[in-house]
Amino acid sequence: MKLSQYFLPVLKEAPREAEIASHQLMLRAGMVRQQSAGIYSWLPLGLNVMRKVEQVVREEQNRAGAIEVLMPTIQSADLWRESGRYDDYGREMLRIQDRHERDMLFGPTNEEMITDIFRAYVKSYKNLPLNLYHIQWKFRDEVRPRFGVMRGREFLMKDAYSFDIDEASSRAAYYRMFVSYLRTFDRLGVKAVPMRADTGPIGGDLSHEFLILADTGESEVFCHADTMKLPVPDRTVDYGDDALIAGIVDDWTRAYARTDEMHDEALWSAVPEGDRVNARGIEVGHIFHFGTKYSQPMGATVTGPDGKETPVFMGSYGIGPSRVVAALIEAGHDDDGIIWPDSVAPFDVGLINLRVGDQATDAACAALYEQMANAGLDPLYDDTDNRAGGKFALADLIGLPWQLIVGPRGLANGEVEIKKRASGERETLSMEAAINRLVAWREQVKERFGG
RNA sequence: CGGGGCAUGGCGCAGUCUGGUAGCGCACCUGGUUUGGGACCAGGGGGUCGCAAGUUCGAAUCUUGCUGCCCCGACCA
Repeated sequence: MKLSQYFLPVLKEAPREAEIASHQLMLRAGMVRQQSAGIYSWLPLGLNVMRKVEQVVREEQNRAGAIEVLMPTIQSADLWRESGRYDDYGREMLRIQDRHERDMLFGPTNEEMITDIFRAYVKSYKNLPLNLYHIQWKFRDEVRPRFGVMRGREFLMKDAYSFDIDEASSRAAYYRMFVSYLRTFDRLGVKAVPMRADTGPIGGDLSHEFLILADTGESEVFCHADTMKLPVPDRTVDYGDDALIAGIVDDWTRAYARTDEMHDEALWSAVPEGDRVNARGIEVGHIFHFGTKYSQPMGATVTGPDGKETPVFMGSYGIGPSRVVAALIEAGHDDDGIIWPDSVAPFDVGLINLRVGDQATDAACAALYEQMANAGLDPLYDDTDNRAGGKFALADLIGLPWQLIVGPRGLANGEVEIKKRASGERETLSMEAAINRLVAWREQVKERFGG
């Protein structure tokens, strides 16, 4: 992409309403625009990152055996009356009426709707296990939206729903999602720690939150240092092996790890002092096992091998890609701007032409741009006639992993400069060596984080 | 939902106390000189000061009501 043809409305100063780093940087980098309290438009750069986050989530859901569908944002109140949640959900649910004065709502979640789909088609245990998910906008009319897209009223959520014939296989489904979340956040380049959690209005008896540790997190977390050091299973993990998956979950849940709402001082004091990690975290994922809470009232039953009809056992599993984008920034930025994880950076490299209009420099940049594209790299070419300082500042702000800096001075020796955004390291080398370096990096990223 | 605060051009702000021609920086447009970490000179465009009512000869400024937004707390992907 050429910057001169892109839409990247950056701001030199952060709007006053933005308090935390991620919110300020998302506004400064032209990623989002607030339209109303807790409601945002996603501009090209922000959308680019969110799509990449979505894609990682999607790939890991698919790998774990979940199947993608797409349910609507607008739901009928009748479904929610069946589960009893129409009255329970309270003012967080945005209620609307259509022209026929039918009660509708903007979905805050989809347990009722997916249960309705399930009961309409699935009648036999032979079709289980089943896990359906979608990635769709949700609306929760938060009392106090804040921190930009971190806690918006409208937000994108991946929500998966598992259906099983009995408690044991339902737990196995829960564990598969647990492991899939470990892999998902690992690929997103962050450490997200699973913690015992409250089940809240979703209900149920087993629940974990996944939290990215960051100073501006909204939850206080308490966990054993060992939990931070556990290895994340690689892409070859066999989701068909229930014992293996349960073993991984066992490893990850053995040590103490809870948020403040589930915190237990007695258990905590048993953790050796040197191993206690007390930090703040951002909730980016939440999984629930709730058995027959919805299937029972809504009549979602299947016939078992014994010929008896039983309510199906369910769980639900959420990740908020829009919030993840903000959380990644909270976890990765410095005074100059954002530092994206390699796996979701909006572009691989910023190609910086220091002297637009200079024939040799323009020609070198054009050649590099083409070579990168041919090599499967995704560059953002700053071909504007801004001055060098402005271009460097922009590149640092939007946080691309690499900057490839091309100017007449280096070009006189046939050289360009390459800078790693995260470390600030720079190196001067030939054009060919620079491209090779980037291609090698790309391969590494694929190997480490790729699908 | 309780408490606090803000609203003046795209962004950041001054002006409000003490009523009298709406201003500054950045950004934007034109011309010129520049060009390796946010250039300089000259010229230019853009705001019925959140909305409504009131007080007044006169309101960004005073009064009342409303709306929007932000922050702190209790709740949530």
